Amino acid sequence: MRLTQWTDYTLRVLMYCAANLERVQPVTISEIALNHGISRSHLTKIVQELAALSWLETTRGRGGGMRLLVPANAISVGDIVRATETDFHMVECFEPTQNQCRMSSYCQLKTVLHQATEAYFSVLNATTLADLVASYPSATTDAKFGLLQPIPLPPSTPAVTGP
Amino acid sequence: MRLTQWTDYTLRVLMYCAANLERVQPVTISEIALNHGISRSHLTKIVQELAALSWLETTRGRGGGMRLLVPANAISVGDIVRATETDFHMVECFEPTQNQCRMSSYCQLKTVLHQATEAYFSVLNATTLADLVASYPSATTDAKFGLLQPIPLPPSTPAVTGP
DNA sequence: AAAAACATGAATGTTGAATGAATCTTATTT
DNA sequence: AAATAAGATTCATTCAACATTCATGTTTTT
Repeated sequence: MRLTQWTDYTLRVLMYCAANLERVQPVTISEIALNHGISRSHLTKIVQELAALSWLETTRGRGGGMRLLVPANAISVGDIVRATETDFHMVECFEPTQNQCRMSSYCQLKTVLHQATEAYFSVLNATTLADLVASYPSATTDAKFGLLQPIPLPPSTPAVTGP
Repeated sequence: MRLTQWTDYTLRVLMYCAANLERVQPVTISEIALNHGISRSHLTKIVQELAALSWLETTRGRGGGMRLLVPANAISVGDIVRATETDFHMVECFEPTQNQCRMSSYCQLKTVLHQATEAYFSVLNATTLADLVASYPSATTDAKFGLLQPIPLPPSTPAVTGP
């Protein structure tokens, strides 16, 4: 049982934005890509999804980038995970259309798994984006994750090919 | 976020066995395969895993089959899911060896997802195999899922090719 | 010997996630 | 106007995990 990398990256983008609210220059895709070693194209799609959800606002052109549109304490981790994961169909009988299981009328499995999933989300719902980044090293005027040398790079970081 | 079909089928096998404890003839792989429309070969591997876990005992040869080795109220759904799913690595930073995320020292994400997963399992741990099959139609002397015509087949069930 | 059952491993199929490349559009700066 | 920096879009490809099937065993009972 895993979440997709897509969800992982989505969380990182939002956290990155939330941690850099005070910055004048908006956060760019390339910047996050560089910081996390993710490809631009891939991140682009994630940023687009977030823009479509109206959680981010993007602006093109020089000086452009992205900005959080909603207060960081108004988005819960549950909201994010629900938006990015395609489904939570634990077993066949979760999808009535495809359910072939002939025990489903009797058995309690679906109920239990539903309750468990709810319990999972009730934890995630209780934590907001703001909580996630609350304990970040404070550097209020500078970028918390600076523009190109934000956090000391680990020794063996593969060099990202620049222009 | 899904469980694998493997887990689904594992649960069904155990439930099937638990629901047929009183039977003299042990439950066979073919019988379950027929009832659920799963291939024998596939089910075989699942039964094997369960035998390796000492939850089932299998006997070969004519009149053979499988039998639950443990009381149905001694196995929780959590036990089963834990045994069949390969991992619960929600995001990259769950695997310290592969973690490249440079925020992981600050961020609270891992903690939250761990707690959520625990909450998920605490629900599953509270339900046993016995609970799952408790409300099955009672037919104590006959097989609850009879040998070849156990539950009325839905109208359009594709005929299983028999000998 | 035949039949009924489980055992094992190899080979193949399927699916969806992940990635990468190329190109287009928009906006700013010079 | 040209160059540049940004996001937007499309398409194809790769890859891994899961799922399935096939072929061939071994064991036990009748």
